[in-house]
Amino acid sequence: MRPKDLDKEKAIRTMALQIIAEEGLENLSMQKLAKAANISPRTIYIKYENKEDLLIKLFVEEVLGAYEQATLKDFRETMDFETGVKKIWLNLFAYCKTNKEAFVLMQYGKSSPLLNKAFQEKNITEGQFFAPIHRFLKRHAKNGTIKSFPIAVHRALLFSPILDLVNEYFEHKDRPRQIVTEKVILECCDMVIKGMLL
Amino acid sequence: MRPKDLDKEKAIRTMALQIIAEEGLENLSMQKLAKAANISPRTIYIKYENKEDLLIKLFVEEVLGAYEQATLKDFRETMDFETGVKKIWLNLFAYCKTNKEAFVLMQYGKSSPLLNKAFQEKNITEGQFFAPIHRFLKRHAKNGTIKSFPIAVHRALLFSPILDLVNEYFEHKDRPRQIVTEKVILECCDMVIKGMLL
DNA sequence: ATTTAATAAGTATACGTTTGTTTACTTATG
DNA sequence: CATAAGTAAACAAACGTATACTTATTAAAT
Repeated sequence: MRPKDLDKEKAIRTMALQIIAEEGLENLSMQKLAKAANISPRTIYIKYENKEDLLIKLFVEEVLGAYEQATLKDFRETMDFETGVKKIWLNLFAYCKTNKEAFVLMQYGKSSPLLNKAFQEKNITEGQFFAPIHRFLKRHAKNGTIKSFPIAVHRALLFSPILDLVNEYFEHKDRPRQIVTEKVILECCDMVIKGMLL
Repeated sequence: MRPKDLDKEKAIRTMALQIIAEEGLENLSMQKLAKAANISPRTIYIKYENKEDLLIKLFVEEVLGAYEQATLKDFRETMDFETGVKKIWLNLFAYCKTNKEAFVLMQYGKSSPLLNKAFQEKNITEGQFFAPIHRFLKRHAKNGTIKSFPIAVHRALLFSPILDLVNEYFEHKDRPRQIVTEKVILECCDMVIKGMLL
């Protein structure tokens, strides 16, 4: 039996992410992907059931996991509030800067109905994506370090600004001056922390 | 000469926004739109050059303007920082709550390459979308009420949390309990303001 | 006051492409 | 040589858009 060519599997994933990052999710077609990965369309269907299956697996297996791991690098849920939040912000910034494809697909996960559904399900059934951060927030709310809120509210306050800043970073990437530097990130992080501390 | 049927023009815009809000931008096709609006596909092309033209006009003329107007209702750039920010947050929440279609299309404006381009151009060439807010922020930075930053950074800190909360509001709309209430919005707004004030 | 001519609005349908996916076949390896 | 991996080509369906025709209205001509 002929063995699977792992390079081809890899090429499918790499090119799919690249096309999404460069041309948008709406401009990714199976035939375009096959051509970009230098394979026959049929080959994609050996590994993936259909386009939806490809996108969801790409999102959940390829991006969500790596994204989570990068975010939590050297993060301990026992950290004090300021240290923990700063660690997360800097991790996110460092990872996204060098992994635009992952960042872009994560952003699509919020708006695209298909990926959103996948994200919700993954989040509910496994209930452990970013679990350390959830416990970190719960503990600090209990301790009285910060005000108690549903996790989604904490997430909006803590993460939406840094993700917006990363987006701004990419929009300024090919402009003369970059306005989103690590210094700016840290100053913004300080403000968010200051606002949340009781 | 046969006069234009304004009801049909209206139906095109209404149904387009509805389809985008309910099924996503990627699921809007010209033929589906024509069927939904109960007209012939050709009729869309009387008013709009092509699909891109339709989407951009829908975004810029129909949504951006109304969205801006709603956000700035009773807002004065001479307001003190806390009053001004709270006014904007409450305006945004009230408007989005009852105009999901506009909110959804605004969100697509950030990720969809096509709409993003339109937004950038509109923002640069006209340079006046949300101009009162920009002047409001500039003044308070000059006064020393808040730290001075590029406008994009202020925007990330001030607006991304409220938009994320609105998103969360819609995700909880058909669940047993709504976690994003006006009370929560105001408490979050307080935290953001507290963080930004010097 | 009625008819008519001109014309843009509108419809039904079909065009050529591109879409996601499949069929029929070939290739490489245990 | 059995078999799954892989290819080239083609499938029906859906896409954005154009064609050929009909309809409703206005303004000029009767």
